[in-house]
Amino acid sequence: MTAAIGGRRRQRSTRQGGLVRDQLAAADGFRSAQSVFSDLRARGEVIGLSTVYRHLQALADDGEADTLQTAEGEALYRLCGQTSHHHHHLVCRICGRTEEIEGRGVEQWAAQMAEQHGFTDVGHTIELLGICGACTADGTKS
Amino acid sequence: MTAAIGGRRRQRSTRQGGLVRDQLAAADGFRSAQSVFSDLRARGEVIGLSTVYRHLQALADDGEADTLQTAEGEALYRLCGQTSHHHHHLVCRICGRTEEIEGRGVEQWAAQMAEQHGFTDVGHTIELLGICGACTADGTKS
DNA sequence: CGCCTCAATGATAATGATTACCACACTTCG
DNA sequence: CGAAGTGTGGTAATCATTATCATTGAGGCG
Repeated sequence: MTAAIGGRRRQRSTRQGGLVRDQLAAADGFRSAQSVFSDLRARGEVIGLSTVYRHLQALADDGEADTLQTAEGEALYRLCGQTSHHHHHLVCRICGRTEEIEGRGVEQWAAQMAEQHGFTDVGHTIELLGICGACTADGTKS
Repeated sequence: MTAAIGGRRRQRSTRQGGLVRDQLAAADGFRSAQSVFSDLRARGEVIGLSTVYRHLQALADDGEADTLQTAEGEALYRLCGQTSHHHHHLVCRICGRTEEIEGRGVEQWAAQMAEQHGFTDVGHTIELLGICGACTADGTKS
């Protein structure tokens, strides 16, 4: 397998693929598939919902995008592959602003817990949801 | 803490409510609403899907049950209220066995990260998914 | 340059979990 | 006993996501 040759992609590069990627790149925070789709359509682009889902998943599979799920079960995507190292997110639950944070300590804690309980092959889901400074200021008066 | 006058609940206690609670109590790990429902039905109990969802959510609201979501967007519930302090879970992705773990360090880390980025009112979602000792042994030969 | 092959696309139907609705049963109280 | 109201549960509706499948466009080859 000539697998990991540079940026070689196994699939053809298409206009739609670029659109989805661009749309993600343009956003600061996480975007839902549905919102990416409707935004693209709103901009007059011609693209199908299926295609958006397809590319979003492809990006996630390639590790170029991170995903997380809202409490309502909606999947959110974000381009993060640039920083190739493992990291987590601190997301504003109001404006959606997302900060990337490191979790050295957490990784260790997770590994330790796993070992302590005899678990192997342990992965973790860690997301922090809060309200960012700007939004806190806004909401103060309410 | 005789506060709430024993087990006083604001709603009537019904047979179905007990069934759902029992079914959850009987399980070691997290259960999906659908599975609780079909198990109950399989045992010959007469109960509606709506009712199962209702009670599951009620338990979650009362803080008597914890919830988490699978990657496929399915909600899972587990009775955990007994241990009233905040904790996290280490779940076996094969057999579903669940260990409750403490996260002193993690809580601190989360709070610290939040402060560092000017976020307030920060909550976190932390779940560890792995393979427990028993299942590791089973899968060794594969 | 035109053709051929096949991945990519996209409209639509299907799926699956969850919720909304609503008529009916059972409790409780007067 | 009857009124009033909560809880129930079947069914339809919702919503995100996935599968289906005929059509389109990309690229390589002759």
